[in-house]
Amino acid sequence: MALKKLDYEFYNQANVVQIAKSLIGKILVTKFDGIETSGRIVETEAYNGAIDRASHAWNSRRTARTEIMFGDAGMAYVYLCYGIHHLFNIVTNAKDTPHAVLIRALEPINGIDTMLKRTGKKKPDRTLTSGPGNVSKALGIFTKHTGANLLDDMIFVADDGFKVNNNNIVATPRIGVDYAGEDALLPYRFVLKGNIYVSGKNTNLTGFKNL
DNA sequence: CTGACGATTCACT
DNA sequence: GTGAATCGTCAGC
Repeated sequence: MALKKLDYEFYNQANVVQIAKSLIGKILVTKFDGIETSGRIVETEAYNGAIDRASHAWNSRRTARTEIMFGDAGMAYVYLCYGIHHLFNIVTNAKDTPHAVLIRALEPINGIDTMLKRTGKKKPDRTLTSGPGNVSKALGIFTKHTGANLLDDMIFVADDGFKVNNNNIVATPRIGVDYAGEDALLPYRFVLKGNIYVSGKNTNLTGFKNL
């Protein structure tokens, strides 16, 4: 089945948690200067806007950096974390509703040579696109890409017909958001069960299967 | 203007 | 398991 780019309607859905889950199994593609890199999304996290303490837009805090999250659906929100890592998010839902989905891990598909070059790795292993910092590095995404429209051809997400069984998507609490109090416990992280590119220790995720 | 800190990663003990 | 790297952002003065 040919690649079918996800459309505005997909990103404009009201339930960001459902979107984060739906993105598991889709393909993230970047095409810069004619060079394409892509991978299947195997880990995401939802950030539920103004009511989510873990979100940069919590309490409707609008700053120059987070302004893009308050924009329309289907835009990229890329920011620098720890002064080193560029983290790639997809803005969802209508204008003024600052929902976003963080892409945390991919299984590489196309352009692996380019990914190796960008990351300085010698051969592909699970760390190539495991973890949000590594995903951006491998796909060549930087903070300057904030505001990129995912309906264009530079950065986009597509469906290649790959089917993920609902039972193979595991929900867990999000990573690295301890500052968010009880919101840190929400099951807003989704992973493709058993996939080696999922970040973290990749062990025993089954404890959260009933969430 | 200043200082504290982070939706992380990696090397090292 | 622990700690360093590294800098844009933001609250506070």
